[in-house]
Amino acid sequence: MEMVLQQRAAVIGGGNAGAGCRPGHMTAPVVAAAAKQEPTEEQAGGGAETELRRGPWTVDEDLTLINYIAEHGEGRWNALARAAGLKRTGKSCRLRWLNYLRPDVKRGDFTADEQLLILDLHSRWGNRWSKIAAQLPGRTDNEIKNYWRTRVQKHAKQLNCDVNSKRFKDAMRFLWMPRLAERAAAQHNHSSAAISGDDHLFSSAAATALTVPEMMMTMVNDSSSDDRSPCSVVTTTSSSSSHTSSESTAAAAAAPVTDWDEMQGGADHEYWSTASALQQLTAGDHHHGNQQLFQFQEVEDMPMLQDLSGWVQGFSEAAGVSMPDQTQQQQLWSLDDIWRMQ
DNA sequence: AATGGTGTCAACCGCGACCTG
DNA sequence: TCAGGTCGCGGTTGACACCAT
Repeated sequence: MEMVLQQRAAVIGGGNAGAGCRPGHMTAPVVAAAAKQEPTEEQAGGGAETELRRGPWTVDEDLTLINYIAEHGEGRWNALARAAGLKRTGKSCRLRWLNYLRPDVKRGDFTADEQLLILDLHSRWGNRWSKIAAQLPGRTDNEIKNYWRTRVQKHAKQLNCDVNSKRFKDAMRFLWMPRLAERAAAQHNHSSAAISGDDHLFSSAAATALTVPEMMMTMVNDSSSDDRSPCSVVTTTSSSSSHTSSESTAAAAAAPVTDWDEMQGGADHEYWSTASALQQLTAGDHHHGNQQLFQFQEVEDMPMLQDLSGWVQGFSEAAGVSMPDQTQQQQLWSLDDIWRMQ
């Protein structure tokens, strides 16, 4: 652990002196206007420090925090901030560490598996982001919360319905989640090819989320990159995933799903195929339903997906929504509804 | 090329829970 | 038991990137 942190500190310090997190983001670090801020309990406890920094973290601050934690460990954030000489609140240090600098933080798009898990767990627990994040190794509550707000709620808005409404939950259960399950299966099939190939960092990062240290170590070997700050790595990785043009077919197949958007763009026979499988599931024919959903995949490699029927049922029960019969289900979403989502 | 709208995500804030003396 | 300090969570904000016009 300590070695990893020291490695990372070396990467940050050596590769990016003075460079910004995002371009322009850290070039003029914000110094807290003390007059504007009411002193918090942490500030009050800080004694002589009347000038606390706010806003984006600089590389120097990151290095200081990383080095300090490598030496002394984490926790006691207010004391840590003072002892490390950081003009930050303990709260800010904690957030920076947990959401960004921690060695096991994954970056990159959510895989279909992860998206499925988020949808499922949210249906059970609601906005318990930290609890949900605990089930997704390497993902932070902040990241999951952002995903939910930007992706999921956007679609609810497009449908003119509340994200907690039955209409939207049904859409998730019968359309989005099964499709994600299919995508997850496809990713499992193709990811090994994508990972083992010589694909550029960005495409492989898209197929499999990388930790910050992993990306940083890759970037340090990538002479074409000018900006090697951890922030820029992350930003570039996530935003570039949709712009790559030379990936192998396998990598393309394993690329992060844009979930709903992509689902809507599919041919209508895909929808009816999924719907048919779900009808079998909901009618009790779990075996054939699963077979149809995963007819081309090796489901035994995906414990989470081995019994989609039970899982969908669980989702339904947790959401407090009864499973419709076949007729109701057919009526649930007409094709007009599907295309109107676009 | 310029501009405005939208999406994304790091960071901040307030508050309640927990801890400690 | 209580009060002050600290932590962690969920909601919100703001700045930048990207895209369409």
